[in-house]
Amino acid sequence: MASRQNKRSAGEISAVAGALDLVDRKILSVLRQDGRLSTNDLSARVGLSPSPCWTRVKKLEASGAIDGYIALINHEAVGLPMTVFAEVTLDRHDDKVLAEFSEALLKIPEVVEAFLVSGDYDYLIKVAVAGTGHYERFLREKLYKIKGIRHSKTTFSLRAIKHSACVDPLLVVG
Amino acid sequence: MASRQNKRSAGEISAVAGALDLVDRKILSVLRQDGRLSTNDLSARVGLSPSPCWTRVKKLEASGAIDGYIALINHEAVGLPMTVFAEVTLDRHDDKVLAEFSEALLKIPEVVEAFLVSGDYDYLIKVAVAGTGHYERFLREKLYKIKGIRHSKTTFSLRAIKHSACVDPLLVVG
DNA sequence: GATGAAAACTTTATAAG
DNA sequence: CTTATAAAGTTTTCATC
Repeated sequence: MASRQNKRSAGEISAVAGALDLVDRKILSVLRQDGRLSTNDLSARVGLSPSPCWTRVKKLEASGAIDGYIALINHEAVGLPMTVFAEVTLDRHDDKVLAEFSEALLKIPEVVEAFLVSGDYDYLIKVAVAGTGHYERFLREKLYKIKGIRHSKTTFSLRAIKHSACVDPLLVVG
Repeated sequence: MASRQNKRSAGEISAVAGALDLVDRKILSVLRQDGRLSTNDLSARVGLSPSPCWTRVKKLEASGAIDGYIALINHEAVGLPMTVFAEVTLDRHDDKVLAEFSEALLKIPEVVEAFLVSGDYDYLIKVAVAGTGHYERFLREKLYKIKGIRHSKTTFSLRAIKHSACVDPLLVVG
């Protein structure tokens, strides 16, 4: 196997099945904003005919560059207009504690996003709630029911300035 | 008009066009995970026949409970696998400064989310980058090019535990 | 609400330039 | 890549129970 030369070298950053060209990125950029465009409309927007456009979309789905299609739900409409960030610090940091804490977060519906982070605290959690009363109950009845929390600090969002689900794939880093 | 009794009282939390029943919430909950289900498949999942199911979806779209449909883009596939949070504090906090800062953030593609918050800092910003080098350039060439920043603090995400775009509408708050 | 039907459009696949 | 074709499925509207 020593003589085999692959197209991609060991350290190269690459997605599941090869790099994306500009047309792929345009397709992703458009679908990122409207996931229900028909092949015809999409192809017109990216400057390609429908047939190869469709093939590319299927490839992007298969390679995992498109992770899925979702409906965006208005949080006010479902009665959860408030966004709160909780910085959580755990007592201990071994694998078992982290795994159990992570699993517990997955089961709490108020928790919309959760990140294990490096810094002054361990987890940054984004929470959707109806109001301060609901958040207080969330802390008492759900978050602090999980064992292992040393402390938490809350930051309330006053206003969402920008709220995209994903980055625009037209951003290419030199 | 004093004698008119509306169904909704003044302080009641309510969405654009009336409350959602359980079937509506089920529809939203399913579409939140698969925004491209056909009316037939969706209606089977929520226990309704296709025709009224379709009517409900259109109503949810028109009322704004469904804010749109999008494709989820894999950040690794587009070369931006790293998520970073920046806590930004501004020099001053008058309306003009906040408005200009907010507008500037909207134009930076690395900024995926941005919230004006109450607490130790003013803005919590979620950033998608290729790596630490890219983040450093983002800070120097983009974030700190915006006037009015007193300081910023960075928190690196080590791992995304939960990553939903929206809350599950089946969560109903008592 | 359920069922059924019809027109327009979309998806998917395939063939030829 | 483009254009073109065609079957199967989906959306949308509308009528009836």
